[in-house]
Amino acid sequence: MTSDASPGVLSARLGYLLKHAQLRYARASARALEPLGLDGRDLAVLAVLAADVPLSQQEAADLLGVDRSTMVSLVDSLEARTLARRRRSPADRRKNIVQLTERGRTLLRRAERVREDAERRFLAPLPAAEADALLRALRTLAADPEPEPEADPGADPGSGSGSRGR
Amino acid sequence: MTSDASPGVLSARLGYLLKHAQLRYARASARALEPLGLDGRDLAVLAVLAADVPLSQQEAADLLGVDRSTMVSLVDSLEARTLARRRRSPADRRKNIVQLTERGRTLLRRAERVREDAERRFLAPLPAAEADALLRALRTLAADPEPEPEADPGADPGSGSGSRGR
DNA sequence: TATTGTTATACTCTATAACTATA
DNA sequence: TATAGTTATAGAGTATAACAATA
Repeated sequence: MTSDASPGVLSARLGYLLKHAQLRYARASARALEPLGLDGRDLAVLAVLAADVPLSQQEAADLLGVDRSTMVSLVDSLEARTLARRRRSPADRRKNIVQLTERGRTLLRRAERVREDAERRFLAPLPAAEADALLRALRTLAADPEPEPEADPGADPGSGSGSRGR
Repeated sequence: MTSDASPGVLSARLGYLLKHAQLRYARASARALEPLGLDGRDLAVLAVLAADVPLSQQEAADLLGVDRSTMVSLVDSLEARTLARRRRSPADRRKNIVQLTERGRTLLRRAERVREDAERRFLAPLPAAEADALLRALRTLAADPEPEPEADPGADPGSGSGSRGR
């Protein structure tokens, strides 16, 4: 599991730092969620499914960034614990609408508190300003590359209007 | 491969942000290193092996945070490309000393420049101060939990001595 | 007995391909 | 024909266990 190793030449590398920060947080949050019988992945699925609009498996999979075949086992697992259930969409009978059960919603609320706590503890060693900057930076870096104005062939031949997307 | 998905509820979660920042960087650096026939892992191994002291496989494995059985294939792979070679340690014939070849050292130098460039490009969207803060924060978070002043022995008989690596 | 390198094996995670039912 | 869910399967990546050589 790539447990924490001595830094040395590696500690200066962005790849190493990101990977190990991620691994350390994954372990910490897994430990925190364990008493609830959840892992970080489960929690992300629950959170996505808690959206006000009911989602199909495919839609949830897209939001989570996983394949629809992977989604099957994620939902299987939640359903086995009666945290969510499938129902055939009446509008389009190919689709499974996945909804949280009352139990799922309750557990989600508890788990979110646990997660927030785990995040706080994980970031505790950082000065407040640094923690803020970290989160801001990660939001930028985790997001897609900005579409980049993209000069239209034929149109807008000169200076880009600079309208930022999204 | 958990390709970039829509943010939504997930974009506020530290776990999501760390994971996706890491994934995006891993892809970017892999792309940059590809023309050299290396991936990020190869490069980390080369960098570790380039240390002034010659390392055994076990020692390199410890530095990289991988199992010694995993190290076998990493070295196999470098050796197949004549970037490194094994030699039996005369001092302890159980050990394989792994050394970079001239070719390995040359490639490492080139690859390090490529990696630095990739890091720079990856961090480019961040304001300089934010990039600095990010690196500082990651160094703190990627490292082991701070030994913590450690009160006297004789006290604290119960609470877990965390799982120590091996 | 303990350690190093090696091999074989297993486990986790996830994607791809093919199948079924719907559209 | 195309899409959603499902299943079977395969590929990374990595760890554990057992074994031989050496200490």
